[in-house]
Amino acid sequence: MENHAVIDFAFAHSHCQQCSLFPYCQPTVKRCGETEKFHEIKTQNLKIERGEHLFRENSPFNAIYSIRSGSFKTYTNSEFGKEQILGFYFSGTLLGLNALSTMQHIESALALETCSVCKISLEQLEKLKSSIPAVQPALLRILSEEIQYNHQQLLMISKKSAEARLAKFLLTLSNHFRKRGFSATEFNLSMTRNDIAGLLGLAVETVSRIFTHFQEAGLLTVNRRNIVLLDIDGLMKSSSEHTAQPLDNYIVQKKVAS
Amino acid sequence: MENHAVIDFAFAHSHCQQCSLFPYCQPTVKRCGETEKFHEIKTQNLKIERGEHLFRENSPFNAIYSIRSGSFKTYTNSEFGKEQILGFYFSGTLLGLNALSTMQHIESALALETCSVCKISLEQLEKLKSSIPAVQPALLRILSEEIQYNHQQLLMISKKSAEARLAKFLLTLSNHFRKRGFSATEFNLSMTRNDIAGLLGLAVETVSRIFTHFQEAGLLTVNRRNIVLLDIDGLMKSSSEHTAQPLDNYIVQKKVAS
DNA sequence: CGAAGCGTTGAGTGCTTTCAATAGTTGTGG
DNA sequence: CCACAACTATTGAAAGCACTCAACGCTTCG
Repeated sequence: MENHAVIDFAFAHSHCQQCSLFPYCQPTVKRCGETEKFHEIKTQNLKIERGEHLFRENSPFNAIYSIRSGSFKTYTNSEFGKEQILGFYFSGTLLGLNALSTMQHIESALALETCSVCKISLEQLEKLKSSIPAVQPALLRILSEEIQYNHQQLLMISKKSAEARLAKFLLTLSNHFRKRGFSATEFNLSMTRNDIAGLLGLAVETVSRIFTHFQEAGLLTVNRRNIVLLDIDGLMKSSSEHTAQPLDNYIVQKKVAS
Repeated sequence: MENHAVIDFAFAHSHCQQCSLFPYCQPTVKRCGETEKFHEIKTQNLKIERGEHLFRENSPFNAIYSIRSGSFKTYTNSEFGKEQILGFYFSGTLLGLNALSTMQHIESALALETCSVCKISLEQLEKLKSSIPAVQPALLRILSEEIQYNHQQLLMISKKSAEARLAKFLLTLSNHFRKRGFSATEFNLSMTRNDIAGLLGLAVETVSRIFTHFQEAGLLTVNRRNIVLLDIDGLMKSSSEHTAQPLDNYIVQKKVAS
């Protein structure tokens, strides 16, 4: 899964190797010997400071962005005063792609820390698609993965207890860091308690309280943004607890298709 | 928006006119004079009885389905015993498309009543894509719309009160029916209270109670599956009520991009 | 050093859930 | 065709989880 880093793709921009489009377009580029086409794609390297927006909800769709370093939160502001965090994103992730349907962004993206992003304008994306056939399916794939992620979020928020949600959140983060070669047990959060609460559909105080519960239970150590996971198994157990609700209805198949 | 029904597309399969792919592929087909290619696409008409599955979570991705009549619910079964309803779908909707990423279905689709669906196998879809260029962007568009829908669901479940959720649900249904030429104020639900509860992240009893609340408040009349909306404005007002939570943090932009 | 934002903790409330009981509805088999 | 079983829907009472309100340290930054 991380083997791109090992192989030397001399033809590619060095920073491309962590782009989420790279694993899809790279083999095709190589096979077709069209490496020169790859270099025709002009991307723009941007530095985004903490608190800055990469794009905002309802703004026109000009480009997609691949995160090279740092982290973002995406959110929507529905009816006045409400902010739903949709997700936190780290390096290698593509942001803004889901604006394809309306050609307007359906979410806002805000930097949680100083970030470096690769901006791929719409026209460059078009060029990329036409020169590299594998890109289009990759886009479909990425969108489809996002849907899957949303389903999981939905399920978590509507069926799991507050403790289970936070436990799950921490484990997901832990996995992220582990996959990227960082410590899976000790890390610093780039988001506030408020953001976490917004993602998990909880109140800030609840998040805070559960952190201390977990600490008292010996599952982790928490000091502001610094987290040390002490008992991964315990967290996994906690994350699978739910607020009950049997619901074994309907699953029986009644007839065979005609 | 409904003008396809007026124009006579003699070249198209008659039932195609309500397919969600039709508005995208049809103009291109016509412009290119490639109507004969359209007929090369072999689709299969299926009848699905109530309680039958169109496909199940984790089953291999063989085809997508366009609903011609009837209604479906989609759901996932995460950890044992849990069922999260993802949505209810009516005629004109495309089901199964989001299996594209994993080539396995990420949700189950179950008929709520006797349904007629148009099955488009994967290979036929490929043929369609290659002969009609507008289809591929249409697929992206549909996926992107589903993401937007999921965001709304997420926001609703994590931020709105139980009453607001049910009100919103009824209004959405009402809109659906209105757009399809049915009564926007009187209709029969094809789903159970359990299903509604599953969609909205509530307990069955809560759904039932709120129905009677609404009836007592004069907003609607309810008798089992039969619903008559009496006060749309009242419902809209109810649907925008939330459980509070100000959250005006973070929105300030701190610097300008470098 | 003061202001503003972030995080924690406590007390009390309440919305929603759970448990439980009852009826209406549907479908199947004797 | 009736009766029983299974499912669906409603209603009541009680409990609990998470929220709101409020106050207070801690940290950051101008």
